Amino acid sequence: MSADADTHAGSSDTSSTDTPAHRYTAALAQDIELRWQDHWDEAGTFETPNPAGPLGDPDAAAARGEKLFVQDMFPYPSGSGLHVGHPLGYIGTDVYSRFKRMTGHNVLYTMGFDSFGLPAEQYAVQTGTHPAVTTDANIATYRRQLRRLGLSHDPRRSIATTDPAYYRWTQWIFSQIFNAWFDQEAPNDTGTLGRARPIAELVEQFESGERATPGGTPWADLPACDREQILAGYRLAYVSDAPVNWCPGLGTVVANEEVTAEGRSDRGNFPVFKRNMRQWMMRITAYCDRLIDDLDRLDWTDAIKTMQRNWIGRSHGARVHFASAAGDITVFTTRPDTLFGASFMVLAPEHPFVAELTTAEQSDAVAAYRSAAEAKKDVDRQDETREKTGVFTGSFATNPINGEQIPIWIADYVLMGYGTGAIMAVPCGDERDFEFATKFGLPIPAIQQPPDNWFAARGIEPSLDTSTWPTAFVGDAPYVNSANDTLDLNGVDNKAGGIAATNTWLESQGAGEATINYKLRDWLFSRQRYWGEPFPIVWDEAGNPHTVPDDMLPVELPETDQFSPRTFDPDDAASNPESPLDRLDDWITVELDLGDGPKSYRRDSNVMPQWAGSCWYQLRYIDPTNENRFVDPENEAYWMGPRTDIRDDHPGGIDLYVGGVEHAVLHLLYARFWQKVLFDLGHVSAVEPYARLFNQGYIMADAFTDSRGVYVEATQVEERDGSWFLGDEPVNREYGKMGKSLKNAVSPDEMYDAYGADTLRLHEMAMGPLDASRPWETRDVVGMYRFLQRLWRNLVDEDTGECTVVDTPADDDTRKLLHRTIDTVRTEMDALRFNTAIAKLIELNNAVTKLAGTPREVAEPMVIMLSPLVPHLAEELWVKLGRSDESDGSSGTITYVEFPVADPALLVDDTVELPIQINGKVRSHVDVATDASKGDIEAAALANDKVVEALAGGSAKKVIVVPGRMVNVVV
RNA sequence: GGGCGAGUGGCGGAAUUGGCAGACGCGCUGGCUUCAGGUGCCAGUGAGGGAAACCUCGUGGGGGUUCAAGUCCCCCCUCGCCCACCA
Repeated sequence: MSADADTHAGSSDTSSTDTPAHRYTAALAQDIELRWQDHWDEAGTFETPNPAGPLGDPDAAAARGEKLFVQDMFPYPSGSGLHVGHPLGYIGTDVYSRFKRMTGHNVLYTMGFDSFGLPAEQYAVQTGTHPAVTTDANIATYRRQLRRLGLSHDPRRSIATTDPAYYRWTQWIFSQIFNAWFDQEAPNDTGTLGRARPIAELVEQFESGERATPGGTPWADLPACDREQILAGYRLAYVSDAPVNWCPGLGTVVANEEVTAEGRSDRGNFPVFKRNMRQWMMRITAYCDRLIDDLDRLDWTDAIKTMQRNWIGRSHGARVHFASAAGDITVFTTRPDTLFGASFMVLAPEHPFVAELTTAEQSDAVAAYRSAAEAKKDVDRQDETREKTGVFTGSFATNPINGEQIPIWIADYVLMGYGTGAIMAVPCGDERDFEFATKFGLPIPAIQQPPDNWFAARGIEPSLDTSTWPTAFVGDAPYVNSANDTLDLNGVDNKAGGIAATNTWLESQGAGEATINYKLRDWLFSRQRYWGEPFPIVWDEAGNPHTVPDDMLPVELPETDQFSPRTFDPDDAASNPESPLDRLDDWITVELDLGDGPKSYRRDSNVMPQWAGSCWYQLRYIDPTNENRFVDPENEAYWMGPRTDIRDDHPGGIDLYVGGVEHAVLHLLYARFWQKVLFDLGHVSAVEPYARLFNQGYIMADAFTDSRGVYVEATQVEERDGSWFLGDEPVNREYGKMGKSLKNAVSPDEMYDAYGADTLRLHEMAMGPLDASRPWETRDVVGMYRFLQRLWRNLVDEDTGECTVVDTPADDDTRKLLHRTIDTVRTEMDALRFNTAIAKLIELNNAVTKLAGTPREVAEPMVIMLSPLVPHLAEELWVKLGRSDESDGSSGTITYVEFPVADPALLVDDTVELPIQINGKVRSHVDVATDASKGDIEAAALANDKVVEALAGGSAKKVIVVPGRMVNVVV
């Protein structure tokens, strides 16, 4: 304790104008941080013991406590490095992991890299640098920047999806999926029907005759290619002709999800065209029901669950068959009860029946319309502001419910990719159909009696003459004109009843059946690129696929400098995709013995999409060095197994998964699908990968555009008189997610130089709730810097660097404040509410600042509580407090020191100050005993001067007393 | 158009089950330290009125329920995200 300080406040050294030698400055912070980061690495501080295997130490794992698996969505290592927006979630998971280590948990926390992907490939195409070189350099940059933040990852467990030792197992999982089928009849873990089984079990069923082959021919009599064709109809990974989005500018095919609203590629912004191509598909649609139903078992926000449900898009309805000259036209409808009102049909222009249905006199019009539709992008066809267009085919279909002949039209607002590519039009009850019928003069039979107020609201007389209606009637109302000889809906006024009755009738007549439709399509799983996982598939001369034997994995990407896909003029719609691997003759042809002697095969030249590696990385974190299996079962069960102590139907999975909401549907759905397949095949114990999901917000920042609308470097923009300028040129201010594209990124390196990593960490956690997006203001960072300086000054003499903590006990008020702080901080950290935890710690420190000396009794728990947030500074202070060398299990680090526990006796005061309200407004306060009775509180309130004055001698109408909260006197 | 979410000081944000609106931080104002600037420290800071004690208003707008509403209900406005002719 320095002699010149009466209080900590205002005790700065007056003998020098220079900064004191031991002030907590950015330079000192940097010194402390780099030193501790080296120490942690050397000591293996954050290495997490497994229960078994190469990283196994069962005793150590047990000693750490209950398991906890925390994971970030891993980054794509881009060439531009990190900005301060990237690590928001990482800091959050690090603080949480560190907190949990101190409260008796064995925490698995590490980081990997999603390193396959288009940017490295495009960069390679531009510069000639191999993607592997770029990727390794970028990963090295990311590792350095993340390490500088002090994240407590287990460095032994880091993975990169581009590492052959990793993608060997991505390929193995693909083989598992390829060699599996979905048995609709087999019970799954929830007792409903439908689960994956090895394809060999299907073959057995065919061989034994338990299951008939589709054509009825005995399995043994079928040639190999026919067998394979049959199996392809069952496999969970299969090749199929699929309409794909061909992007000549990228020289590759992109997924629907990667096409922007403008019909251009997500990356590169090139035009995208429709093409039919043989592609690998994943039968994710087999899992639609389980993917929806199991959402109920997950601790995810309702917003994300709703988005997944909407994406899968399960709707109950019926398939209805309409007889036509070309055969039965099948439609899907959610409203079979409106079938009596179906007065025409509309097919997608691409529908296979169109050619046969088109009559001679309509053929020119239909041909013209079809070619016009073909040239249109899906996005244009879906523009709802566009006027309806369509052409009559000249043919009619039979409405099965009343035998009427209804005209068949084609129109581009019906899409081949959804449902059956054909709809029945019920113009009186559907706005789009009403519009179409009105425009083309088609009949609009009324089948419901709208209520009088519906007509009144539209200023027309009630009538069933639909020509007087301005719009369709969409709602519940009694049916009219809805009866045939065997079905009568007239007078029924509820939709559910109408649907049920109609479905029963349809099934009895063989005219249709109740069914469930999904919006989700099978997952297009191949890309014509170089920088991705090769498929572990070879093709024989007859054109049958075979998996490469597991012991020959990985199928490594061939070394080549021909990694460019062949690109074309971005607008060249006639060009065709060509995979880079196709050109490598030495690699593409291979001689193998697959059990029937050496034969020549052709390798599959596709690569997997970037999603593949991220579908299962959590499993590899568990057992990253295992060369015999993708993950050891004992370790998997330990880290991922169901937690029935949390809920009875807990699906297993990691305990906390943190990432951005942009992955709400794609990544999260694909990863859930793979997990379920692996579960069904008996490879893992968890049926879901991520038991709890938390979506962190984004860091936003101002961005600026010049007169051409091009983003300019935000750091160079100046504000003058409320306007913004780049040099002398005025620019427009916008606002958006921090990043390279908006040119508004702030590098963490700048923050390290100005304040240090601990200040940056603390600031990002203090800015607001972790799940909210918030704007970045560099000038705000100084607040947390000052806080850490005050904290340091409260414990350390700025001139000598000596610890100034006193061993005298804390006074009662300080002790109570300490324990209330402990109580709150524990609760808030557990709930990931770091911003409020930090506020409480600042209050405690501010109170300590006013004391004549900081009692050790307060200093030690305060440092421990801060250590998850500012780990380097806390380690340093722990040493200064003389605690780090003790042989009490802390072993030279604060990391595993027990988090303070509040003394419940200190959380309650003897007296409490209650607000006194008069007519609901606070007018005074009164001190009462904490355990005072309602009567005592009321008496105390009524004796209060303000209340006496307000009552003016009269009596209160009513007195409401909420013990411990407030008193309200109604006058 | 549909779905989900959000509107609180100059700014970021606090506020158990309805119970003292604005914790904590930034910024700003004044002061101390300093030759000065910066750093650091102390005090003040929702708006309006008042010398003060205090008073009035105040959580996007308008209604409502209640002793009591940022919080619950109804209508409207604005913004963000996702999906969009989904049959």
